[in-house]
Amino acid sequence: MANLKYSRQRAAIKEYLCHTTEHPTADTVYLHIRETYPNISLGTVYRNLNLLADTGEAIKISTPDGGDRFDGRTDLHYHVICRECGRVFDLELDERHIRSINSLAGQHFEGTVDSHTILFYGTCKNCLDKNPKMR
Amino acid sequence: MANLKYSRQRAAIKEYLCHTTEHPTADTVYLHIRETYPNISLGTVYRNLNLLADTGEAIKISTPDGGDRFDGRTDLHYHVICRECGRVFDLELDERHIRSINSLAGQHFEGTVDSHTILFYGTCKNCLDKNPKMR
DNA sequence: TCCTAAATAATAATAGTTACTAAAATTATT
DNA sequence: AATAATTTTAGTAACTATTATTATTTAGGA
Repeated sequence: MANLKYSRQRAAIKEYLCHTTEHPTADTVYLHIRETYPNISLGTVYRNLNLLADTGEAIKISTPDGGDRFDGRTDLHYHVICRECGRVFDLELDERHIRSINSLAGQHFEGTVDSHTILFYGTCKNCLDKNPKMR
Repeated sequence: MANLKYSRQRAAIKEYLCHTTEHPTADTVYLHIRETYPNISLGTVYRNLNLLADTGEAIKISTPDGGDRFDGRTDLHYHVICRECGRVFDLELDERHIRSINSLAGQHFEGTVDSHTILFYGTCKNCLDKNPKMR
């Protein structure tokens, strides 16, 4: 897991992930990076996104529909997916709650539970404003 | 969403889902049903699994790796995926907790949160027994 | 500068899933 | 029970997301 060599493509991908909150898919990352490196290939994007996820510099979010999404924010937090627009938002709960969810789960499982992911579903502020009857 | 016509294939799929706790993938369902209906097609399995999920007679579980899994248990509950063997287990928390997770999330999100899915990660009893050093 | 390992672009291959279509099965109508 | 209308099916092709392959390029150390 060590022999990592610098690459401008990977640096650009990480840079992008750290400065966006839109939780892009690999394809979205590809389209964006291509503006700076017009002949980067999609495979390179996938490889580097997975590399960043492996080294803990990014998080891979599996959503039920569409491809996986990536997040440059690596502290423990959750995600809300808006049923209207499909966008993914960050949501933070304090660590006390996160830990209590794990231990609660452990009490109901004959085995060990060490982590979890939550995907919340709802409607984002933007969509509520456009569509007030949803409130 | 109404004009549903009976089919033995769909009935067999539902029957199978309701009597297994292994959270099979579409392919696993296919292999199983094929023992009774040797020329059922994979497309039929997918179509019916999605149909059952749409009508609320089954649940589709997205896992980060491998295909989606299906669950004939439709009451509110969660899942634990064993990092060792990859199997998916049911885990129930009482409704009080489930609701409190939603409302807690709602307080930290500028919008509404109405539901969520949790995927827990851990090690199942079976794998712990085989590999006691993991405890 | 030269060497070696790693990274790249381009492309092929794969996995999981959906779409299409003619034939078969189910349900409603006579 | 026969017929008609509509859904479902099997078989297959197509599609989307992702990973693997490979020859070439690049990074970084000797």
